[in-house]
This record gives sequence, structure tokens and C-alpha cells, in this order.
Amino acid sequence: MSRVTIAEVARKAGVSPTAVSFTFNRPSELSPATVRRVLAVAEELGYAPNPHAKALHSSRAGAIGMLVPEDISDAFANPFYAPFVRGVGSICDELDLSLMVVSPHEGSLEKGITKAPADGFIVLGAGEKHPDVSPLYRRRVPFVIVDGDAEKAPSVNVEDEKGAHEAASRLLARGHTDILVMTFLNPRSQLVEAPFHDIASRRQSGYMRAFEEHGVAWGEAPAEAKQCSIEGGDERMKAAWSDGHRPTAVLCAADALAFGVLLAAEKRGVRVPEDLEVVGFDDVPEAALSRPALSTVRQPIREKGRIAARLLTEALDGGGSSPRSIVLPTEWVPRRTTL
Amino acid sequence: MSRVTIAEVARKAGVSPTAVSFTFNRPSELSPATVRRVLAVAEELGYAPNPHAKALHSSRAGAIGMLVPEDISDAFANPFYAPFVRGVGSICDELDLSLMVVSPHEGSLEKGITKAPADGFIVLGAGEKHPDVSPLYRRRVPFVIVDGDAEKAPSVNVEDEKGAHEAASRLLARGHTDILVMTFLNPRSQLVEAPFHDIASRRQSGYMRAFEEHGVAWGEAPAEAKQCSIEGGDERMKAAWSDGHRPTAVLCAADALAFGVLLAAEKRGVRVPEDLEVVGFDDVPEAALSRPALSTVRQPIREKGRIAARLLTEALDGGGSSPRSIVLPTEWVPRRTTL
DNA sequence: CTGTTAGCGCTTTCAC
DNA sequence: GTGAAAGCGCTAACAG
Repeated sequence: MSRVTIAEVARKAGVSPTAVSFTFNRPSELSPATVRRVLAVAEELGYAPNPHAKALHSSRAGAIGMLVPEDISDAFANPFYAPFVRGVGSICDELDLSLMVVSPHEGSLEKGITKAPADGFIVLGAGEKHPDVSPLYRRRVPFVIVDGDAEKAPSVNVEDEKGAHEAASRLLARGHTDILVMTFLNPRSQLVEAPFHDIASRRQSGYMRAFEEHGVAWGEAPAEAKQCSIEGGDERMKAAWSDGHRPTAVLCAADALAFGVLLAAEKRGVRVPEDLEVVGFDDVPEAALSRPALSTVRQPIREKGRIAARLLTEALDGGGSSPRSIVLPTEWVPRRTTL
Repeated sequence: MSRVTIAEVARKAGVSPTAVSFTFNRPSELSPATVRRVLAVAEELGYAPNPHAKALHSSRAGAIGMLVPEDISDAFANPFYAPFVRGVGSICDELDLSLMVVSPHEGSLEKGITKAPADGFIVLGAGEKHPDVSPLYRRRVPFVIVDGDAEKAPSVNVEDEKGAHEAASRLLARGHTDILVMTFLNPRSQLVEAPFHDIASRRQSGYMRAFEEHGVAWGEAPAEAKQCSIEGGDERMKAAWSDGHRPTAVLCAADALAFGVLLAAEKRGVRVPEDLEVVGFDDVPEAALSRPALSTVRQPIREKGRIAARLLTEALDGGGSSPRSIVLPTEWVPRRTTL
């Protein structure tokens, strides 16, 4: 679209293209008079440098990509994303970078990654061996894995198993035997063979270990919400209820689900925590505000985003120093949905 | 970073660069055997097309930009953004576009816009005449204005004044005379001379009109939160309290602020709504879940995002049909923070 | 301090 | 069905 080129400005200003380029990029190397003149002409002509040309030359677009495991529209239904983006964004703000959200276009993430003009990527919810990640190797673009297994690539994870274990233990210690476990499906997991450790399965492992320790039967498969969102939790709870389940507690693998459960319980007149204890995971900002305030397992979401972005930008300009694997702690946060 | 170029693939496959290009873009014009061979070599060499080169040539990056009025990190502290992004994202998902969040780098939004390889922009919280927007004209990139004044450019707005007027009227009708009005500062407003109608001022106008109609003195300037976030509202409420204010109701120009007020009230043992009625604006998803459920003015946030993105993508490929100005309705949603 | 020149990696007429 | 060559718009050596 950009019609006015550097050459036209140069011609009209009676200087060389170089001078124009310098005017914008290293004005100090030019005589102030020239700079002024070029600037005036540029303004008059309405010149704007073409970002693509610039990027082609420098192989820098000034943007970092965030690869989410599902459609953008679904991803942001999970309240986890807002604080995570805040964390990533704080680094972008600092370094004058844009933040590009890329989703798996129609299963063909390949195309999406290939097309996206980002200098590096934060990959959410997939390990470095996941097929979705391979286009990144090909593009030879740095990336950091968040919430996924990685040995070679830098990664940021949290103590999912431990956190989940603690949450379950708290509930079991109070004598519950009929606990509804609610997890969610990572759309990316479907693409990959069995032992893929997405966070839902990690958390589930933690729950299972606690069940075993307390001698409570794990029973059938956990309830799986269609979407990791408030609606997803609400609907899944509704379904459980229709199936005749009347658990005395619900263990949710994400706060979003727990919020849905809270809403569903309220609609049915089930009192929380008296009749039903509810536990989440994440400690999103909304957890402190919910009705009742949600007992949950905190992970430092914003910090996670910050660190991931930091690791990425280090890889971006430092080249490759030490590909670090960071594991952030979790913490049990009792509020009002447990007794 | 991308080391392997189309030329290398061509050489190694014993064909011309053209053939390689065609293999990826118009395979039908090549003999199947050639395509297969090229593909094999490309795979072997780990070839990936360079998005910048592609974009330079086609002047299409496959990304739409979202220009936010403040640092990314601050913007996403406002729960308004998640549903808005969901709306915009739904169109991106449909059209295989990425979503690029661009913030005003150090006041020099100019640089940010200039650099961002996006095909078009959704501009939040600035009118078409705002200085921050002018780089977009220069780049000759289509954009749509959201929550800002526009005559020439397509725009999406909501009935801010009307919605605010209704909210205030509900409160005033119940006889309140000491209402704390809480608004927030749009960082962009600072850059621009007086009659800039950001949404905070529009909403404020609605409040003022209602005050007049009810013969209640407007009093001094409204309380202005530093940030449009839960913390911002909490702190501002705290400050008002320390100043000795004891209003019987709070009118918040955004739900985020109202949530903060709720938290602040709770900490002080002020009962809502009995001792203090609270009203928000936006009806973000959290409003239904808050403690107590928030009475507010609904604007169709997700729809707003969808429409903005739709308008933009239309401008992107249709060229310029009818630059439409859309105004979405608001609706009073009484819940539990009002009597 | 200024101008000439050679690419960055890809696409795409246009001849062969 | 295939290859040669001309750019897309900008940057950065390198001479002048």
C-alpha cells in the first residue's frame, strides 16, 4: 500500500537514498541541514518506511510471537491468558516489541508459523518434540516452551504435579470420598501419541497420587470439559449433575472450570462450601473476587510470562547462552470454597 | 536466521528457483515428479520460506494490528480486553490471520506503528484525528477506530453517554445524594487538546446529565483512578476513604474499577449494597461472578471486537466500500450491588 | 558528509 | 514444463 518510496523522497529532496535512510536511522551521521530538509520532504510526501523491506533486510520484525494451542477466540476464554499476556507484555513494553498471537490455523499450524513475521516464539502447551513445533526448527527461529516438556530448548514450567497433589490432599484429608475431578482437553494433545505431558495430565497425576495415598478409589476417568473456560466448567458440571452424580467436592484443573462449577452450583441451590467444596488451579486474579472466593493453587502467572519473554529475548540477541529450564513453585491458597 | 534459501533448494534439486517457488505456491503448474523431488529436497535441507521476503513482495503479512492506548501490561489489567480479543480473534481464526498487539512505545507510537508488520489496524481509544493515528495515514494502511470519534474512517462505538445516564439515573432515583463518581484516565487523552471524547468523558457526560435532571449537585471533579484495573479501583477507593469521604453509592466508569471498589469495601467491612451501592460499566464476564454480582451497564464487548475486525478485513481486501460508523446499544443489567 | 552499488529472499512475467 | 532476469523497498559497505 505504501506508495511513497525512499527513492522518491531522495529525488525530491535532492539527496541520495542513503541520506534518506540515514535521516531516519542514524541522523547523527548527517548534517542537521540535510536531515531537516529530508524530513520536510518526507512529511510533505507522506513517506513512511516499509516495515517488510526493513524486516527483510535486518531479519528483525520487532515482534515476538505467542503460539497458543487453540483458536484465539477459545484461548482468551481462559482467564489465565490475561495475566500471562501482562507478563509477556511487560517485556515487550520494555524492549519496544509487539506481541503477535498465532493460533493453529485449521490444524495446519505449519502455515501459520511460516507466515507469521515474528522474531521468536513463546510456545504454549506443547513440548519441544510436538509436531506443531517443528516448523520453528525449520525457520531457525528461537523459541521457548511454556507448559511443555523440553530438554534442548529453554522452557518455563510450574510444579503442576506437586500443586495438584497438595490441593487433592487437602480435600481428601477432610474425609471426602466422592470427589469429582474436572480437567480439560488440550487441543494439541490429540495430535500426539500417549505419553504427552500436557498440564492437564500433569495435574491429574498429582490428584491420582493423593487419591492413592489416601486409599480413595480413583474411579473412572475424570470429567473432561470441552473448553477451559467458565462456560466449559458450567456445562460439564451440569452434565455431571444430569448423570446423577452428587459429589461432595470438585477438584478443577483450572480456575476457569472452578468458576463454572460455582455458577452451576449456585443455580441449583447447592451451597459452597457447606454442601460442595470446590478447588481450582492457577489463582487467576478473579479468584479473589469470585462468589465465594476460590480456594486454589497459585502459580505465578505473570512472572511466568515475564520469564518466558525474557528467556526469548535473551535468545534473540544474545544468541544462545544457557538454554535454561525454569520450574516455578506453586502454593496452596485457601479461601472460601473449602472448609 | 533462516539460512536455507530457495536458491539452495533449487540447486540441490537440479531445478530453477522458479520451480521451487511454484512447488509451494502453484504446484499444479509443475509436473508432479518435479514437485515431489523439490519437496523432498526442501524437507531434507529444512527449507522454510522467509515470511519477510514474502511480505515485501505481496505487501501482505497476514496479521492485523491492535493499537492499544497504553502499555500492553497495563492494558490487559483491564478485564475488558479478554472478551474484546476473543471477538477480534474469532475473525482472525476464520481468516487465518495473526493478531498483533501494538502499544505506544515510549510515547513514540510513531515508531511502533511504523515498525509493526501488520496489514491493518484496530485502533482503541483514539479518534481518527488523534496524533497517534497519523502514522497510519502515512503508511496508507486501513484502520478502524474503536471507542473514538471518526467521520472518515470506519468506526465502532457504543452508547456510552446513554448507558452511563441510565446507570446514574437508577442510583439517583433511589435518593442518593452522595455518590462517588470514579473514572479512569485514558493515557492518550493527555496528548490532545480539550474536547477529546474518550469513553471516560462520554460516560462522565451521561452521569452529569442524570445528576442535573435529578437536581443533585455534581460537586467537584470525579475520582480518577490511575489505572483502569481492579487495583486501580481498589486504591482509588482507599484514597477516597482516607480523605474522609463516605459516599452511599459509587458510580464506576468501568467494571474493573467497580471490582476494586468491592474489594476495598469488603476490607473495611462496608456492606454492599446495604451500606454502599456500586455500579459498573461494560459487563465483563467476571461481573456475573463477583462478590456480590455486579450491577452494571452492558456493552456487547465480543461483538464489538468481531465487528471491528470484520470492518477491517473488509477494508483489507474489498478496498474501501462504505466506511461505516457503527454504534452498539448498551443495556442496564441489575444484579446484586444495587438494591 | 554524500553518492554508488550490491544485495536481503522471494515472486512472476516472459521467453525458451 | 522450465529457466533467466527484473524488481518489491530498504540498508550498509565502500569509495569519493
